[in-house]
Amino acid sequence: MEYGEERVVALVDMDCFYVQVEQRLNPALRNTPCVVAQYKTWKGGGIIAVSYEARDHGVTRNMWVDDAKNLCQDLQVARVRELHGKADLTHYREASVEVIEVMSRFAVIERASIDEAYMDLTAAVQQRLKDMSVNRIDPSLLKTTYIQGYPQSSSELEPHTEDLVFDKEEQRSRGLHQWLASLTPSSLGEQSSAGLQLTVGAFIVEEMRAAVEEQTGFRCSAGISHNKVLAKLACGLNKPNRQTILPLASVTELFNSLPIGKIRNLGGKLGSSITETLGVENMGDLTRFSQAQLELHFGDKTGRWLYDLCRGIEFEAVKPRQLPKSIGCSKNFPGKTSLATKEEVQFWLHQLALELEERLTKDRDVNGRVAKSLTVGVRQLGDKRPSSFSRCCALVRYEATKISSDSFAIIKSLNTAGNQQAAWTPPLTLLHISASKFSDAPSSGGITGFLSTETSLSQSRFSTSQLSNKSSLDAKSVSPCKQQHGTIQSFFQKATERPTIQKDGEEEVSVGGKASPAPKSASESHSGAERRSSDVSESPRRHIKSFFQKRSTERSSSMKNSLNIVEKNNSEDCVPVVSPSRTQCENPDNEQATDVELNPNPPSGASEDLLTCDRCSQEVLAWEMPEHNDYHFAMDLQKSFSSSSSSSAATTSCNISSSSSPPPLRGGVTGSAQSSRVKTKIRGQSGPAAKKLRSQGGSASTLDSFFKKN
DNA sequence: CATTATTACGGG
DNA sequence: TCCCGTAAT
Repeated sequence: MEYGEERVVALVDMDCFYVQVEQRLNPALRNTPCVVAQYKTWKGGGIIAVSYEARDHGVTRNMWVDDAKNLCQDLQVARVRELHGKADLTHYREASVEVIEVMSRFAVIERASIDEAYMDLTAAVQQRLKDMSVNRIDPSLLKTTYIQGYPQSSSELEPHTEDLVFDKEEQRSRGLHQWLASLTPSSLGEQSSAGLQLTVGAFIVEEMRAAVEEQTGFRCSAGISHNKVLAKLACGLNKPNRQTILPLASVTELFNSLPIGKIRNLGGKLGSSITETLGVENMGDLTRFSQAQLELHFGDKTGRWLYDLCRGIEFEAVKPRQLPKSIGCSKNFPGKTSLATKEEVQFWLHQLALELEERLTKDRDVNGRVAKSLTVGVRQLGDKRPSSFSRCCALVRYEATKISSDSFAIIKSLNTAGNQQAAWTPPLTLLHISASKFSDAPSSGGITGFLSTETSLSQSRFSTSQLSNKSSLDAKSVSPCKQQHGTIQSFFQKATERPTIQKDGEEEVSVGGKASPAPKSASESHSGAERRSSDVSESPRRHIKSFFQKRSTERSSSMKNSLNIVEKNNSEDCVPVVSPSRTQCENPDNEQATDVELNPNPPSGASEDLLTCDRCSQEVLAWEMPEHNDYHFAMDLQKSFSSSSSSSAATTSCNISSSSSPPPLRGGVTGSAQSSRVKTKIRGQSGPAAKKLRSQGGSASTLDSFFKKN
């Protein structure tokens, strides 16, 4: 095998995946111009997936439904489900699992996205070649395979026969036969040619794609080549429902007219900077530059990567990973809908947390792992960047109430209006929370063979919701560890099972979760059994439901309005200024919170371990303050759900970063002595041109900051 | 103002 | 390690 042809790599991409998921569900959508859209209020909703019939009409992703209907009057529109006031992609994630599981039967795969997966077929191909002593591959085994570069135009041999009159399928067949014919001669011997290996790989992919369609009903396209970049590129050459082999020998011709931006990772600023800096347009043009030149301009790593890649060579490994490395959710609040009150921020953080808890719990039950880190990010009105700020803290419990209160604690310093104000400034246009840093879940004892045995092999066969429900029930009696968790429903239902607590004659509505209004002895502080909350005949879920029935769609303005209406009596509460020394917010890693979980009985605490709650003046053990605050948070939340009065922030055991002000400006002077590396500099002026991110005037930095690896 | 919601990953 | 920015879908 030659340099750069060591592996057989494939990339499988589901054709307009979300559309197919909806079409499988609703047959009326099949074989029609249709799209999947999110929300509806604004311009009919945003399109995130488009059927090929609709593409023929010019409909594209990121287009508003209202606009798309002008291009295609009879356009069908499937809507993304909405839950907790936000788009919910669960449906597609579950469909993705179905596909991934089928594909995994053929090879180790890397989940590249919800609808894409890479696979290293090198070993599988070798195995097939060994088993089947076949020297010739029948074209009938490659019914949907295209060979890029074939048939080779023989303009010189045959002056001008009818090269263009063939329809697509005929051209495909011709190319395939020509390709197979060119293989047979020399590919027999001990060493199989790279071409034969790709061909066998394509055969495996044909089988796999057939299995995927048979088992799931979904069609896909695929690219087969020697590395990930070429496989990805090849995949897009003959869509939909087709696969393409891209032999290394066909790269030169292909790259000679392939815009640089078509290559994965070069579709953005780096690609633009290459074009500008070198004055070239196509991938093949890069072969005219030495490795040193490319490294000089774009950094060692990127330069080397480009030098090889323009010759069709790349070495990024296919990582064996089927599961996402993080689980998160986010919601935008653009323009006028930006969150401008603390209540709104808390409300939406909690909606996000509800979804996150559900997804994390299912993930733990199905995949046997737990996330240890919680990251919270926001974008502020006016900020052009995708993210204005992000911080993380320990994630110790899969519980929406705690997740949302911790999240709030992390970002509350961003509110320049002050924490005791109802207003939030500057308004937030994006909230994002995500869990990561997974590790094996503590052996969940006897989760009823059902889970432990069946899930790994065919999770998709079972509704995840079923799994969740079942495990919730079983966990209580069977699972020896951890507190009980649950779905939204059980979340609220559980609240009604617990004892009530009085609070100032106000009506009590528990929002579930834990509440520890009074200090408890260290010994019992860890018990999740005696957590208290109030009982309610009318569950808050009712309120939420009615709320979203009326104005569920999108627009936080709905929330904003409902809050404003009753936002008169704002008897602002106190500020959570816990006693000076031991505030649990000073710890950057939130070790405090972790300790609460790991060491329920801290070294005999004296009176110095007592803190006075700012809100209720009760003495609370320092290590219980987080949960105590959860209690307040729950109460506050309840209020906003029912009548919506005011509430104050909850103090939690989260790390609060120092920067309560805009992110520090970066861009130190890098002026490496020599090198004229493209310094994207200057701020402001947009354009994809090579510009330094936010580095300030003059400060230059190398472009090797752009990524890619070898 | 309003291409969303997610995900991964390199650089500093 | 954390946080920021880039890129893709």
